[in-house]
Amino acid sequence: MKNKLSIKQIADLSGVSSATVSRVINHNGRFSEKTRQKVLKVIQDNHYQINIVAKSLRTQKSYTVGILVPDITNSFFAQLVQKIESYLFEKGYSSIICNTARSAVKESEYLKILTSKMVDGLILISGAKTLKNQAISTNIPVIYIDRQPASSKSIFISSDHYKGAVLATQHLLKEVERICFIAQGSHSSSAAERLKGFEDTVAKAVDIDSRVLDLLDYRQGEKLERERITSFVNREFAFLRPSQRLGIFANNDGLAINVLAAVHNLGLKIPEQVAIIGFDDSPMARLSYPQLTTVRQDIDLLAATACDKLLLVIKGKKLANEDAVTKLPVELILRATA
Amino acid sequence: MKNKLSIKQIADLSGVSSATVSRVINHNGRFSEKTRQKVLKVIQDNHYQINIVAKSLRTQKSYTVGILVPDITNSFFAQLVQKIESYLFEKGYSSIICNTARSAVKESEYLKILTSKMVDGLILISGAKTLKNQAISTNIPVIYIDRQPASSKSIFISSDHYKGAVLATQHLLKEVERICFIAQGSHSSSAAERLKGFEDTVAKAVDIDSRVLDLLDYRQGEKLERERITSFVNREFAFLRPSQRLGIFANNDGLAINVLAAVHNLGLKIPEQVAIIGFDDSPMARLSYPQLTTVRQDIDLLAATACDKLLLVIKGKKLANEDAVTKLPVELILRATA
DNA sequence: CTGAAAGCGCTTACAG
DNA sequence: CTGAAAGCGCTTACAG
Repeated sequence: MKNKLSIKQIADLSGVSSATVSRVINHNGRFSEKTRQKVLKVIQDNHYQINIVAKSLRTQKSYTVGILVPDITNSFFAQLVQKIESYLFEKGYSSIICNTARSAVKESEYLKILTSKMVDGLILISGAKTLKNQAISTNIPVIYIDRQPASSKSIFISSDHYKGAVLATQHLLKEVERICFIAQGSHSSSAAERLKGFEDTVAKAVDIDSRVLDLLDYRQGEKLERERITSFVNREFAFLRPSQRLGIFANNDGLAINVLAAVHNLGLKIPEQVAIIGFDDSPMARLSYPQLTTVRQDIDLLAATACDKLLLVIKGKKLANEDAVTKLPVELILRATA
Repeated sequence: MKNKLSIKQIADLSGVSSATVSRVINHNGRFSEKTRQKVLKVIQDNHYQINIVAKSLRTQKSYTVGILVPDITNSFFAQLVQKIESYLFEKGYSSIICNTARSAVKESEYLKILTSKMVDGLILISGAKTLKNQAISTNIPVIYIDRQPASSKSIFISSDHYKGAVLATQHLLKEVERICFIAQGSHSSSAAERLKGFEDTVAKAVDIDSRVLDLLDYRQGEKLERERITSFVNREFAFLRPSQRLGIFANNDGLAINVLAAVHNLGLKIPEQVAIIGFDDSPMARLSYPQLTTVRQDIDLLAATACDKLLLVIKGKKLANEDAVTKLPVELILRATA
């Protein structure tokens, strides 16, 4: 309808200077109650909206943070990003969510744009192990989630993936005679931790054979992936005698569901012949049949912790060294597949 | 590392004015090849990055678009938004993705912030039927996806939900003796279209009973929802004689998977006793067991069409009337559940 | 308590 | 081909 008014026009309409209008808007400095009322009325009447771009330029703060995420389509990331965004929004910040598609090039392009837009902070989720800090050489506060930062004094947050893997593996070991870990490329620090938790736990067990399948390339075609999983499970199962069970720990729920389907197709019984545990407790874990046993990450806590720390650093607080690394507790959710 | 340089400093370093630097950066106006080289070199050497905030303020363009989405956690929306974002990024625009959580309040708050940030355009996805245009009264270009806009001259894009529902229903009618539609609140225009497609098709059939279950409230607790679905299916199935089949058309794949689980729990056979069709062809449709028959939306096309039109309008093109409404083709994907 | 003025970092007529 | 100057819409010492 009407075009946007500037603070100057509000000032004229109110019969004061724009300095005064700015002061009442920002509750900053002194002004009489009378002027305040007057100005506020004019603002209301005209639906005045401050221009954040101008404000940002002047104050050198954008009230915006950038979030880099590998794949918003993955339900764990989607939930995490959604929580972060809504949490930040409550605190008066808006988020620019950038989908890097796991491409280093896109990542650094985004980083450039983001700094160009004067973001006040950055949240980097997962992705390649280390990143050329060149792009974020300017001293923007950064929080790393599930991604090992180059510098040890960066702030790093993640679930305790190692512990989660240990829990899952221990549970399987109680029930099966042979055990496998399935991953799809252990590029991320979280995947590496989970693998380590699996291996360490298996190493302590006696009388059990184990095997790791790494699907490597992230996307090598769904059908091919499914076939590889199926033949892998088939081969592994063949090692067992009748009445023995195979245990499979999948690096995430998506993979676990894939395994589920493969096992169904092989005509094997879950969990009587093959026991399966996933990771993340994503929504589909509850929707699969049978329902998936999995390791739950506390996404709310993860998001809140990341935002709180970021906001602190943005506000100029120096974090103590012991706050640089946070490992959040995980929980094994027992359902029907193991 | 080094602090950000301004165009003025680049100018000083190059021995020219900032006006000239601006010109070479923007390939705008005339300058000698020699100055160009010189300036470019200084820019390279110092990793100069333009300040987009300042540029936006000056040019009154932010190279940013706002995307409003009800729930990024829903895989259809996630995929759609991801495509839009990446498409727009290629064209030099960044996106601010806002999760409204289906709240009208949050929606209008976001709209305010977005206009405050001088977004060049808006993409509104699904959500409440009409929205108080008050928030977007300033003449920002808007594209509506799956949401009936208040004004008929607004630009509206969606899949042909009606057609999709007709295809699914017709397919079911060939196989079953009783048919149901399950939705969860038909607030969105797309849900309404699908329901209409179902009803119209059933009305044309003879000798078939039909029933609609609306789960109403979006989130009434997972367990309760599952129970309602289970008892509904159980009741409906009881109407049939042995060897007769029940057909269920679910408003989206998530619901369909829920139905799948309910049917499993009832010990009924899919598709021999109960046939199921979903909508969206989301990733989980392929991961369920048995794999889900569903109606596929062309997300790529949806995203590309939306972005193309938005960009046209941003560039000031007037769209012809016949371009105001676009219905994209859908496809019935036959898999194992129907 | 309030205003005039400078300045954030750009772009763009205007003049030469 | 290039520069000086104005201005985008704010905020904030500085002065009164």
